[in-house]
Amino acid sequence: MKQRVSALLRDKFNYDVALEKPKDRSFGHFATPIAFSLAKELRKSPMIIAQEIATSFGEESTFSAVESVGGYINFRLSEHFLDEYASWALDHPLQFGQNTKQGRVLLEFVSANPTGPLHIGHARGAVYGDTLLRLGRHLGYDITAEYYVNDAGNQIDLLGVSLQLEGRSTLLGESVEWPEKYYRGEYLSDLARDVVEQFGAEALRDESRQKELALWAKDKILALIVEDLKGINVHFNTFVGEASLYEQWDRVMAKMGEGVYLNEAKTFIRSSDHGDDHDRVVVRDDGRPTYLAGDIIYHNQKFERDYDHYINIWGADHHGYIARVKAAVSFLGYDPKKLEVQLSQMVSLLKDGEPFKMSKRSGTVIQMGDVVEEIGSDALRFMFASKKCDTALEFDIEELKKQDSSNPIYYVQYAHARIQTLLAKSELTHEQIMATQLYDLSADADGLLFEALLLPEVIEDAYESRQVQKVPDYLKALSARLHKFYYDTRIIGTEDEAKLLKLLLVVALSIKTGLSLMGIDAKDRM
RNA sequence: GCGUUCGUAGCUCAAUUGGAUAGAGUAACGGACUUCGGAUCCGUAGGUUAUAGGUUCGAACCCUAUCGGGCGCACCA
Repeated sequence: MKQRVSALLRDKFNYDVALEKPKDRSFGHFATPIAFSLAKELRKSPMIIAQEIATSFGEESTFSAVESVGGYINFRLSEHFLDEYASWALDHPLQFGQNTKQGRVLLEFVSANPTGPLHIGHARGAVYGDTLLRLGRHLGYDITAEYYVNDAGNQIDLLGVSLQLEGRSTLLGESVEWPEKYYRGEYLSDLARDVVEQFGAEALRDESRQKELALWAKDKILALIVEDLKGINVHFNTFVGEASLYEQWDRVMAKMGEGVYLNEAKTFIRSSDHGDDHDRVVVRDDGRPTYLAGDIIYHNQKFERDYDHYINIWGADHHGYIARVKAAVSFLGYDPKKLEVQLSQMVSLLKDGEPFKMSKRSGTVIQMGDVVEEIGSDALRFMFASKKCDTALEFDIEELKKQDSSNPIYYVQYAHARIQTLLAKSELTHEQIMATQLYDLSADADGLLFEALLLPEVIEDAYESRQVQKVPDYLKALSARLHKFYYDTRIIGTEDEAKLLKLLLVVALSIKTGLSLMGIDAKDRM
């Protein structure tokens, strides 16, 4: 909708005109402050310029009015334009909000270590990433969702040790000596039980089998993670394992050329050339690669697959890491600007004002699966997607369980369900409803229609600015308008019934589309 | 200490990315037709946008300083 208006203005003025929505809808549908920026150039007051521009619009089918107010130029769309657009959307519900964006994008997110189930912090990244994915795809981008599996290094060794100790301690009743760092949790005793079943109890005591058990457990845990993600409608296209990358190490090292150097038998990367505090070790003096080494090969592999853009969603605790990975990308001969890192901040969970702990055994870890079980995927997704991901988030789990307006997902779902109820109640057929035109609407109805038709702009804005919270914000605002309209306006049995139902169909379409882009199904009944 | 990021109503968050009178929800209080779902709606109250300067037609947003919180500052991932 906005695209058509700005294209029209571009034709008229020969350059892009900034279109905004006016603070007060009574001013019109769109507004532009362009007269302010022209004022200096033309050496005239913004008011006069705006006046001149406004009167230069003659008869025009898109606008019913173009007026200048206080230096702003306000545009009012014609009924004809709005009805035609609404009818098109209702006839092509799946295309509503789609766009013709192009480009192959590699989106890496979650990438949690396969050493335990997902915790609530991972959920935020997962929801954010998946929402971005759905928005981008709807706009036309060709996006691959990828999960990087850290299946190498210390943590895998630690997993093997933890698994054996856990089994010997809880299953075999042995008293064991726990190391300083180890993993714990119910999932480990479950896995230990499987070990006994599949390999026999001896496998728990045989230290030489630690690695084998760790790799076996890693796959089982990854499967758990995939299940968890499925529970919140998050799906990945590709999984890339860290361990599988190291065979490319020599080749990638050579490609880095001057970017790496040897010192005291260790290999460093010159990341300080690219804004890092100091150079980083990539291979230790005993020959073992560091974590960064894996990431260097991984990013080389990403760029060799040749996407137009790369987005990584990382936890905020990794922000110090951005400089070195970008440095590596530069040394590898690629444009680091193509690599975009979005950070998702930490999440802390409260229950009745107290830190919420899921299990005595797992200490402070709050598992995502448990939260989903408690509040449901829809509420979790809506909640997490609602928050800008660069601010720290704290929320109370009891708040989410409430099924009233304090939980915004019900507010939005209720709006959709209300519309469905009305449609079911009406005796008009779909054809009869579609045959009417959205003319002579009241100010409230016009406002509701316009708001509902705004979804495509919201989707584009949310994706391009990487601020997915704009979608739930929009859905809440649209739902509020709907509820108010419903309260104020009698629909069934009036002479405007068909027209108003057509309007509500547009609203329902926007809500349903918006929710589906958040991985949530709209409900017809609650 | 250095880097980075944030600071908006009591609380959780917005604010079209520099635009019109800084808005929602929640908590508090008051109200809503024998009518389409009261899981809703309306009203009251709540603000020196952390502080002080600066940039310009115009600042919550940009610049500088200060104060306060988060996160980093590994040859851990």
